[in-house]
Amino acid sequence: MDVSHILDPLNDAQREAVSAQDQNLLIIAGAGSGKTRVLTHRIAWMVQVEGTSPYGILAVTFTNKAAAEMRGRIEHLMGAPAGGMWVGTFHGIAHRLLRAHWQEANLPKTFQILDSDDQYRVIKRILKSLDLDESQYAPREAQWFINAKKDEGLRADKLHDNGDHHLHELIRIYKIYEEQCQRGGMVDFAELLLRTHELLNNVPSVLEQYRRRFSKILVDEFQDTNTIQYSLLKLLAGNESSMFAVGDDDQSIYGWRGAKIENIHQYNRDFANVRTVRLEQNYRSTKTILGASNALISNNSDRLGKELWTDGSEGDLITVYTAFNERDEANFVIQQITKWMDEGNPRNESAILYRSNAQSRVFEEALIRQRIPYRVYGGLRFFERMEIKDALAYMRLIANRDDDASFERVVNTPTRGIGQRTLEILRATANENKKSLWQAAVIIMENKLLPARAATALHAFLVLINDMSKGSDNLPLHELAEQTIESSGLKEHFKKEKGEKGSARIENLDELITAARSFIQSEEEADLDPLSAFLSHASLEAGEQQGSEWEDCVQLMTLHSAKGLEFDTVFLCGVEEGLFPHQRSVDEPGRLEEERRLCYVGMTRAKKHLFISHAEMRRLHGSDNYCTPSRFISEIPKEYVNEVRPMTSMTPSYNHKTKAKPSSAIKIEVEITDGLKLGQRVTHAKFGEGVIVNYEGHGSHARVQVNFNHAGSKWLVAAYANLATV
DNA sequence: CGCAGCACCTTTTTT
DNA sequence: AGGTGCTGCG
Repeated sequence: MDVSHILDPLNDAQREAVSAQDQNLLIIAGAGSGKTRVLTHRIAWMVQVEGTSPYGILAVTFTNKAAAEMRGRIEHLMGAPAGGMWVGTFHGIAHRLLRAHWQEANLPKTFQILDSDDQYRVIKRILKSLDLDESQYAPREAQWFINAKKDEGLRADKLHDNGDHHLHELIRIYKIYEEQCQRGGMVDFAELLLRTHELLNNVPSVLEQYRRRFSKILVDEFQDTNTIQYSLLKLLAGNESSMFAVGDDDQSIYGWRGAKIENIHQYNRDFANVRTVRLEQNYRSTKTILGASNALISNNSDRLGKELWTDGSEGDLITVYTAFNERDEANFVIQQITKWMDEGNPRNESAILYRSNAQSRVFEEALIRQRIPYRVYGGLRFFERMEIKDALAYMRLIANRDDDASFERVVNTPTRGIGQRTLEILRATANENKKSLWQAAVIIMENKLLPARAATALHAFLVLINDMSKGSDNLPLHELAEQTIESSGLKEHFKKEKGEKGSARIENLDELITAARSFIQSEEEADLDPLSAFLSHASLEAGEQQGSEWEDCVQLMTLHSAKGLEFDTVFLCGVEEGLFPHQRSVDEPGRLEEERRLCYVGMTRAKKHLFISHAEMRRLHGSDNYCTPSRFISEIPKEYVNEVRPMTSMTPSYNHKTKAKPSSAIKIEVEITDGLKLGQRVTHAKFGEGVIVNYEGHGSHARVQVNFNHAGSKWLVAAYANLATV
C-alpha cells in the first residue's frame, strides 16, 4: 500500500501522531498546528495501512460543523465515502444509540428531543405549578441546576440537600421535571448523554456490543469534554479499544458550562500508557502574532506546557488602538477594513471579534453606513425561531401526542379560546392521573369536566390534531409541513402580525416547507420514519443562519464562536477591564484564566494582521462608562505592539485625562471651538443627530468629523455647519 | 380571553 | 438601549 498521500503532507510531530503504534494517545495540538489534519490522516492510516475496518471507528466532535468537516476531509483523503464509520457529535451519537436501544433505555420509540427553549418552558411551568416564589426560584437557575447535575451524571435521587432549603427545592423541581419528561417521552440535550451513559452502564449486552464494535475511538476538542462525556468515552473504550484524544488546554473556554480541562490529566490516569504527542509548529500566524500570544498565555498557571513556533515571517506589529469611544472604535475598524479591501483583499478574510453579542450593534451600524456587506454569527438560528417552533410543535404532536411541551406551546396558538382556566384543569388532571396533557384532555372530554364553551374549543383542538395526523404517514414531508402550517391556522395568525416582522415570519414558514422538501434522511437515520428524522434534525442541528452565507462578507462574531476559524485580519475589540475580562470573571482566578485563554484563542485566529482596540469610554446598557484597557493588553510585550491613538497628529489631551465627574453624558475636556468638544452630541439641520469624533484646526478654521446616527460620517467646517449641541 | 404597557435584566454557546 | 416576560385592564 502506498501511504505517501497520508504521511507526506505531515511534519515530524504530526507524522508521529498519525502513525503511532500505541493504544492510547493524547495529542496536544496548539492553535493552527494542523489538528484536523492529524485526526483525518490518523483515520486514513488506520483504515488503509493498519487495515482497520471503517465499521470499527468512532470519531466524536462537539459541533455539527466540525463533524461535517471531518467527514468531508476523510472522504476526500480516502477517495471513498466513510461508510460504516461513526462520525458525529456527542449528542448525535447518543441519539443514535438511544434510537437503536429505546426499549433498554426505557424510552418510547417516538421520544422527542427538547432544545433549551423547550426545556425552559417545561421548567417554568413546573415552577408555576409548585407555586414557588419566582424571585427566589428563577426558571433559568433551575434549568442551569438540572443541566449541571445531569452533566455530572447525577439524577435527582442521588442528590442531597444537606438541610439547605433552597437546594431541597431545586432537587424537588429536578425530580418533577424528570417525571414529566419521562411521561412525555421528552429528552433534553443533557439527558441524551446521561441516558446513553446509563444504557451502557446498565445493559451489559449493549455495552459489550459497542465495545467490540468500536475498536478505535477518536475525540476532537478533548479539553471541552464534561464529566458525562468523558465518562461515556471511558465506558465505550473499555480496556481493549484504542483512544486518540486531540485537544489543547490553552483553548479550553467552556469551563462555565461544565467542560473539565482536568479530563486531560484524568485521561492519563484512567487509560493505560498514554503517549503524549505535542504539535507545536504553527502554520497559521506570523512570528509576531505567535510571540504575543505565547507571552499572553504564559501568564496562566497549570498549563500542560507548550510553546508554539513558526517558520513564517515576522509580519506586521500588532496594532493596539485606543479609541475614544465605541463609535470611534468601530470607525477605526471599518477604516482599516476599507483599506484592506482597497488593496484587493476579500472581505471574508477579515473578522471583528468581541466578547459579548451586544457589542456587534455599533459595528453593524458603521458597516451599514459604509455599505459594506457583513455577516453576524450567532443569535437565533432557523429552527429556533418562534414561528418555526410553533409549526414544528404541531408536527411533533402528530408524531407523539404525549409531547407535553409541544401541546402547551400550540394548544392556544393561534388563539382558539383555550385559556388559562382550561389549561389549569388539564394540568391538574394530567398530574392526578400521571398522564400526558393529551390523554388528560381525552379524559376530560369523556367525563364532561369542562364548561360547554371550553369543551367545544378543546374538542376542536383534539379533532384538529387528529385530522392533521390522518394520512400523514403517506404524505411527503414537505406536504405535511405545508398542510400543518395551513390547517393549524399559523399562516393566518402570522399574516395578521403587522409590519416587516409578520411577513418575515411568513417567509420563514415557507422556508420550512422548502427545508422539508430538501431534507434528505441520512443512512444512519434509516430506522426513523421521515417525520421523526426531520424533527430530530431540527432539534439537534438548529440550522445555520439565513442566506447570504456565501457572499463575500466581513465576519462578526463572539470570541467563543471564532474558535476553530482563521482569518487574514482579525480585530479584537472592546478589550477593556470589565468587558474583557468580563466583570463576572475577574474575582475568581480560574475564571480569569479562562478569559485569558479566550483572548489567546482570539489572537491566534489571525494569520497576518492583528488589531486590538479598546475604548476609553463606552456606552453600555444605556449609560456611559469610563473604561481602562484590559490587563491582557499590558501582558503583551511592547516589542510586538504598535500603539495608535485616534487620528491625525493632533493628539488631544484626553489621553492624560482630567477626569470629570462621571455623571453628565460625555465629558472629554477638549474644546475645539465655542461649545464643541470631542464626543459632543450635536444636531445638524440636514444630517440629524450625531457625535463629534475628530477635528482639525482651531477656532474659525476648525473642521470637525461628525458621526451622524443616520447620515454616516461627515467632515464639516465648524463655522458654517451650524451645529447645535444636544 | 387578549392586548398593552411596565418592570426587569443583561457573558460566553452547543447540542 | 433593547428585548422579554408579567400584570393589570378592557
